[in-house]
Amino acid sequence: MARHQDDEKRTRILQSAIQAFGEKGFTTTTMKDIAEQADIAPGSIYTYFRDKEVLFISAVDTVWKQFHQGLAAILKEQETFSSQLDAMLDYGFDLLKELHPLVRGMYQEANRLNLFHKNLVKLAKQLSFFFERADEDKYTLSRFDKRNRMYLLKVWISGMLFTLSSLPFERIDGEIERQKSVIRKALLVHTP
Amino acid sequence: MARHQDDEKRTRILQSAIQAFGEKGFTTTTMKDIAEQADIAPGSIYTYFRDKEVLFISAVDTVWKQFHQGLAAILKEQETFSSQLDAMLDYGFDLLKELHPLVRGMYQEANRLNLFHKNLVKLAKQLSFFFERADEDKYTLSRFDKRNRMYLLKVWISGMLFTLSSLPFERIDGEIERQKSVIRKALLVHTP
Amino acid sequence: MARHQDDEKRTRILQSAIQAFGEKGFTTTTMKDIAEQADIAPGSIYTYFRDKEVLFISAVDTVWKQFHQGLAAILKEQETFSSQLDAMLDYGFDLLKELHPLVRGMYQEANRLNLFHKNLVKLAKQLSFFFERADEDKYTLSRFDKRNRMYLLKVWISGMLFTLSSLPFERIDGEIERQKSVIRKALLVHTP
Amino acid sequence: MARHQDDEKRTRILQSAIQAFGEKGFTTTTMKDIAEQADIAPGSIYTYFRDKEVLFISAVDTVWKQFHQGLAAILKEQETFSSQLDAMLDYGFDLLKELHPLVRGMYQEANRLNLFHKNLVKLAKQLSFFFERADEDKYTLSRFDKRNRMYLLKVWISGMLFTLSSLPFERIDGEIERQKSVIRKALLVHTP
DNA sequence: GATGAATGAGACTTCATTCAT
DNA sequence: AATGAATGAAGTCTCATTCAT
Repeated sequence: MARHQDDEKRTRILQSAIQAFGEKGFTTTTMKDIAEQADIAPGSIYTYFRDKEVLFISAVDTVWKQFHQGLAAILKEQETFSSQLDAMLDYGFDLLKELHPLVRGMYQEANRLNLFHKNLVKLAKQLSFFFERADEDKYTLSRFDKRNRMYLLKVWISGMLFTLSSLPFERIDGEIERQKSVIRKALLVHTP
Repeated sequence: MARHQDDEKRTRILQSAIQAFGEKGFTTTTMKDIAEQADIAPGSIYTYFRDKEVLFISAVDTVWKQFHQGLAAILKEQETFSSQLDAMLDYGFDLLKELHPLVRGMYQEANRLNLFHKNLVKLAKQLSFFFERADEDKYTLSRFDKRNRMYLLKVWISGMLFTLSSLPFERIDGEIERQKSVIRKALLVHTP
Repeated sequence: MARHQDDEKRTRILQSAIQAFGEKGFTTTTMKDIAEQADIAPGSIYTYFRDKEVLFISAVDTVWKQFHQGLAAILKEQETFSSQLDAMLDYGFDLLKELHPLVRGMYQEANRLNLFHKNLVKLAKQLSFFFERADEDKYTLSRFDKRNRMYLLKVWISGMLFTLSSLPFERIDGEIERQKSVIRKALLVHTP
Repeated sequence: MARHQDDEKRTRILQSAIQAFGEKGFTTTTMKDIAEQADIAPGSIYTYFRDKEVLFISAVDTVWKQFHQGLAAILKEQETFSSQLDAMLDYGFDLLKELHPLVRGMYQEANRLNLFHKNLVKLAKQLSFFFERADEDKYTLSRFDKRNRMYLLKVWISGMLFTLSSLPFERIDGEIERQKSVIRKALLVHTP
């Protein structure tokens, strides 16, 4: 079934917003920026989103939804625990690269922080549950009890996100490779 | 003689700035906010700081300087490695609690991100060097080579910072206790 | 379709600017003054002119362009040298009366002075060329060589401009008549 | 009799004001500029001059007074008409070079314009009277009747002042020489 | 008298939002 | 529905003047 033309325009605005908010943060991004990027008139944005705040929240939600869907798909598609882990790692970082700038936008005003935290907890829970199934002799994370594992994951994910955010553009790829390697070799696999 | 520039007043402005930038970020904080908080006229801020940008950087520098000095003092005062570690952990989190909001201010505009990254790397280096001296059978972090240890530290510190930042005020204390405990029991000490 | 940029409105802003800058100079004139005069919101000016500087330059250009066009028209319409001279004198002073205040605006800051000088030279050149054609026994100005004639014209034009500028409003008309008469009877026509 | 120390300081402020107003105009010059130039505290200026306006007017008056005194001295010192004329021309342009920038300051606000006009008329009168005595076959200016001569002088003086003002600094000397020469050779001396 | 920090009104400019077209 | 000009509140910063020292 083909989408409405309206839906297509809404999506275009949303994508522009994700990009712009990501690059310049909430306050610094102007509605005109987003409109130009979406090749639309500034006033038209208001047909689809009540105001800047709502647009921002929609952008963030879109990104997280995308992410959670991606993870779910991986769990379905891959069969063994280890191949799921690999796929999740690859997928996670791919998305990270694209989206980490958006996270910055969440840090501008206190009332948007819980938007981040809520989703962070949700993600940590999923991953924690994921590791619960694994062989605890093999994976470091599996050796912790639920609660501590949640904390480790929350902190670690935040850490990756913000380490990337604070890096100049040209060093992000290198950093991602390094992080993947550290995670795979040193953190995940428990070598006695 | 006329009134002299007042160190106490400078400090008051700086403290107000640290608090305001922390709570509301760089762009959202207005000079008027800071002036009111410091109980002076808006124009007076400019006697002590050239512009908003300089004030912000001064605030960030102040905070980091404070932090590095604190760490240095601990290394001098404490004698054994283990007591140094304990003291650093306590001190680090105490400060974290006070200062994490400011870090948010660094995330508003791309050109201020390196301010954060620079200091993050500096801190990670210090800590990495610290763990190099330790008995590698006892401390997890000592078991990694330099490079990987740096990465772990960078990510971990960022992670703690931003996990705290994203928490509502009343849950910060609890979170800190939990993190301390996780670090002490599970991450630092290597239990084979 | 939305409202289009409105040439009539642009002109209104420009006219207000010409008047205001003329009366109070560049620095003293505020954008609010101009907006009120043009009966629009202050912010609207920026739809048509990037900033105050650009608006000022546009105002000056407008005035000079008008003047040069007027002169060109006279040269086409009038046939004999003497009728051209008469028409130019009348036209020049009519415009002078309207526009001299603006010139004052050019004197406020050093970096805008060349705006005046450039146009002054252009005008002197045109007039110098004009007198070159004339019978040198009849017109004083025709008796000088090119270079000196240029100087005389430059100084004379400046002089008229600023003599008018320094006069209270109600004495301008009288002064103009007097100047016309002096020029016609005593300066232009060479009576041996 | 030695001057008061206060008088010395007043003079220093006045000189700084003349220079600063001349270079940057009335509005753009700040009291701090003048204070620094005079090596004095901003607040101290107010001991000697009620406000910026009064200081400006005092500066202008000082300059004109200086000028009129200079002319008077020349008339006393020189004996023949022709040597007086020469000396006045030299002296006038020397002063012009130093002071023309100040005139710009007079053009910023309408209420300061008459300051200029008043002094201009006074000067023109003096010069007109001067030429009255001369041999009308020899000097162009002497051939006009009083009224017209006044006008010529007013316009011409303004013209020189503002032509100089509109020139970039490095071209002023050349322009002065040229003007002197034009005046001497072509305007003053009447060559039938 | 001198000093210069403090004041606060006011300038330019930006931008989310509205609304005539 | 779409457009983009219009609005005007609000932000940063400057500076003449005051006044505590």
